[in-house]
Amino acid sequence: MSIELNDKKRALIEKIGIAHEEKGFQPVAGRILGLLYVSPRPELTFDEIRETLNISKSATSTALNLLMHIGHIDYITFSGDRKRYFKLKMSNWRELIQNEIERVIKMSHVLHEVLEERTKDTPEFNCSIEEFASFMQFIHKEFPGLLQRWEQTREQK
Amino acid sequence: MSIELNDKKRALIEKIGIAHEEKGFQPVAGRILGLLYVSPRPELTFDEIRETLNISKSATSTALNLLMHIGHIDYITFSGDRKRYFKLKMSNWRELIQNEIERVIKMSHVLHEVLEERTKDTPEFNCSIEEFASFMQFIHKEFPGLLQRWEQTREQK
DNA sequence: AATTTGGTTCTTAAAATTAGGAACCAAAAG
DNA sequence: CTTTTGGTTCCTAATTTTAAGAACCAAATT
Repeated sequence: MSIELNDKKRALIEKIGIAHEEKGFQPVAGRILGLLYVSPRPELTFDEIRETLNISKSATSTALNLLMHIGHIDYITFSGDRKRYFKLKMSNWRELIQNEIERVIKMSHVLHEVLEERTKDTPEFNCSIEEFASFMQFIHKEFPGLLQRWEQTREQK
Repeated sequence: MSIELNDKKRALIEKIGIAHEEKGFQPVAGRILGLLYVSPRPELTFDEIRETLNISKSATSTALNLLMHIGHIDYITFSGDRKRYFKLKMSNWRELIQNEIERVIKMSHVLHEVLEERTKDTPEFNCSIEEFASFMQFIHKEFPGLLQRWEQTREQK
């Protein structure tokens, strides 16, 4: 019932896990993402995940629900089979990146609040803050175009 | 010796602090950044930081060194004054964003490793991963141009 | 109706992080 | 050469995070 993985894949799971821990995910959640990336079958059941990663039911359940909540994973079902088959919402990657962009724009709003509160006696410093905020907004505005241009580079092939 | 701050500024410090905690900074480090953003004087001494935020010397020392290590802050000195005056490396924001971009490219490399390891029997899934990785690389490549275009929108004014 | 399956939820133990206190230290001042 | 200043470092307590175990539950199976 546990998924067979070679050493390289096991190592990749940990690597992906750590990359996600750095973003604030709990270790188990990161590893589940890693597993779903390298798994031969992209859809795995609760128990396949649990046994392959050697984690408890509770840890599995909590992490899966978290990952579903933030839209990183999904599940499919088959009629006549009670199990849920969890999978990465990979087709979703545009949205995931968009979320990152939204975080950037939030920071730019905070910086604008800072600027309103700041003394005007430090023009150079204030200017740097304003530039930083402005560039963040620029990224946000340019993102759709960037995506389009990327799509064009792909069509040509 | 402690810096006087109104409620709005205190609130902004916490907001900025939390935003940085989400990125994995420890709370004290995040608050120090917040303080340096809103402080009337942009350069503060160890003790001004310590007293304004009501934190211990050890916490202050550790967090300041961390923030210097990762290039978020800096300090200046004045001859005849032993104190260091810590400040945001605000002029540095291009580098800070560049670092984020580097993290993105690292993830794209990991995804390429994943693709090499993956079975070819899941073409659709693999294709999504490849797209994701490809777009990350595209962002990395386009970043300098994006920065330039932003700079142009500024010059015109 | 009893059991199995596919999970969820609650409580708790262990581990990791955070930050305080106190001792410490080097350079400057007295 | 003693004291003060501006920190650093070590140790520890408190808090937070993580994940396990066990009890639980609803739907499906026997």
